[in-house]
Amino acid sequence: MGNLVRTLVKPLRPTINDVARISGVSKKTVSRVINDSPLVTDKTREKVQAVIKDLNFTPDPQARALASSRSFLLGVVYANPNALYFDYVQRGILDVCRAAGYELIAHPGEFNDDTLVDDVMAFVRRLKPDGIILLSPISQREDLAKELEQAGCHYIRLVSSNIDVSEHLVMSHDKIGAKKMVDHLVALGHTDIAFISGPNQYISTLERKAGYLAALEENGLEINADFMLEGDYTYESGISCAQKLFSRKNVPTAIFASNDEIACGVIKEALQRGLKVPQDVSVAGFDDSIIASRVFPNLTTVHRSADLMGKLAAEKILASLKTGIEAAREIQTIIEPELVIRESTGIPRSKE
Amino acid sequence: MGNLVRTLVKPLRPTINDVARISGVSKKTVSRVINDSPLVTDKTREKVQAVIKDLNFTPDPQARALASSRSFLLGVVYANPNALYFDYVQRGILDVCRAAGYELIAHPGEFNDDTLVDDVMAFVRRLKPDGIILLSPISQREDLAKELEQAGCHYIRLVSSNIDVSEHLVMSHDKIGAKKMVDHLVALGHTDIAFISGPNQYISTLERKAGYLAALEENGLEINADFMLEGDYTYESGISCAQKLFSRKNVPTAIFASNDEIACGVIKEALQRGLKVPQDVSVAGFDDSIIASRVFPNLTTVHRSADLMGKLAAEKILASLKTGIEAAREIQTIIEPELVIRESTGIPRSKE
DNA sequence: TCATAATTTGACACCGGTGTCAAAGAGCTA
DNA sequence: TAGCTCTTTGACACCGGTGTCAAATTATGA
Repeated sequence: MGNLVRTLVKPLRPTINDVARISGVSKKTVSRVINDSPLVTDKTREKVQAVIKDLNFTPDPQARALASSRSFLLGVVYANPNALYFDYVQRGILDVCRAAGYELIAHPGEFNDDTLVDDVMAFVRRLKPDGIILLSPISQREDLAKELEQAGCHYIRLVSSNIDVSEHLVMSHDKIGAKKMVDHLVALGHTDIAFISGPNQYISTLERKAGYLAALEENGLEINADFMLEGDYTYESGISCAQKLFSRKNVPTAIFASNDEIACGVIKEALQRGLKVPQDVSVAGFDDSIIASRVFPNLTTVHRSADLMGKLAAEKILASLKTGIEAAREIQTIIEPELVIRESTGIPRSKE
Repeated sequence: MGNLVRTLVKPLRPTINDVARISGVSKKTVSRVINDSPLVTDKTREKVQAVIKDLNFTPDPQARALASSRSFLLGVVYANPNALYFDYVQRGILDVCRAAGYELIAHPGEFNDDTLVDDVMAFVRRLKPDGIILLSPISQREDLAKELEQAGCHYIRLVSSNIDVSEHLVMSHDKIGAKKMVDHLVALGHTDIAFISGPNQYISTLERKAGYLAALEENGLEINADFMLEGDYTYESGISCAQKLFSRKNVPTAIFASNDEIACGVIKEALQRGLKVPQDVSVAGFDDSIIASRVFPNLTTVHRSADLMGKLAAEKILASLKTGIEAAREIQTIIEPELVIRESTGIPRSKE
């Protein structure tokens, strides 16, 4: 009776049996056609494909998942301080997924959570995704990567440093990005450049700081410990760090914040004190999140193409599934961030 | 051989057969326990549950999907102008999903696309989600809703107006939200209040405009056609509309933008012209997106709890699946937006 | 106490595909 | 054309659950 109702409501979709019957071959042959097996003659293939097209048949992913070891599902594990990053990455992944007949399942987690590994592994065991994409900062967790490796689950880590082999990595070269920004500030004439970092537990923080230090050194500028503060990637931390910097005798002429949120806090505090940006102080961010082009003045920042990272990650997984790990290795692994110069950085007063 | 490898790599998870064998009952009885069937004695249930716990058994969603008509999947269809909205809604849905053992699958689409309906229906036929949540503005599409209804797929529409029965609706009462904002501006002493709307094809636009007009009328203020402009929910449209408003002889003392993006554009243009916000002109937004608390000055806006909407939508679907449509009807349908007063609105010059 | 009804359980087919392996067909040689 | 190999195809069991319906058990009533 449940069956009757269903039949009335949804026009039942064709199954592999229908295709087999109508085209006069066996289920198995149809299955071979669906899966692009070379073990079918062109004649048979064409005949079957015509019927498939005619019936508008699509194989049931759940049934395939049950019968084979593939699930046609990709998992994304994220724990995001920054919602937009996740969204961009997701779009990049989806573009690739959908074209290949894969679906994406989002799984949120907490970076500092002890149960993260168990939680993700339970998710993997339940859904059996064909691959898992780990977003930053969760991608840093070595324990999780190791566990996924052992479970035979192909994973990709989106991260800012070279922490894994290329078939498991899509890396945004944050160090270079940070260096570009400092070079830009130096080129404008700044010598007193402060840096507000994120929490030291994040690899991205370390890389950006390394880029800052490398640029200072390369440009022959002194490193001033008073100019290096630790924020936590929030707007509020930007405000409080800016308060410290502005209340000292020796005020920097440029402040490089390690993300846009912090930079917004710095701008807010500067304007609050009647300082003009960039005339009195230049402010730069990192991420090129949407707020960068919405604040006043528009923020000079570093752009990382998050959707491209998602796209590459999905491509790596699909390539390794289809062709093998070697194919995954050959797909681009490193993204170089780019400078986006807007209004918040300029020539310091002393040089005008 | 494939099997051998798999066995070596992943410790194979327990199946319902294992549970049955060990607890000395049939598969079917285990199935009943899993599904909370009342047709099991307490004694049997306890015995089986002990084994389930012991083996750490979880039923395979794909197998269940194949055998039954449920898939334990929830679909979300979005086409988002505003990435954050999607993210918030998604979080709300996920909270509910995960607790109930459901997974969420995100499906992006285009609002104005002719192929939207076919595309979504193909998705539904392929994945057989137990429910579909349509985010605004896709939720407006009557053709899609009708098709889903006919396919027997339970859907929920997240939207700003009362366009469907309560088991299919989670509504943010944007009209009331807009009215609250205008009331606030009037209370501050403003009488010349401009309104920048979104595109007229969106229901949200119509509702917000209706709230604006209702508030003017209720407060005995005249409606000035010059003060009503059409934007398109983008930052750029905020700038261009503001340019028009500021270059007229009769400049409004307050500008109510129908989303935060537009409001940011207005602020940008005001500051550009040397106007102070809110001293020279008050600016208000709608959405309370993240940029509202990042711009300078912080934006007074209307907050809609997108994550709550997602949560309610998921709860409605699960309720109707588990208990029936009546249960879904009883879950809260309407969300009333709230005013968030920050720095961008104030007393007009004339009243100081 | 036994017949009967109500409750609980299980045997078995089935969901829609895939893996295995044997059978059928095609191509080649002698 | 028989005999052989290589290619293509299909029969059948199986993946891990659920639906159906009959069998077994327990409760009820006369």
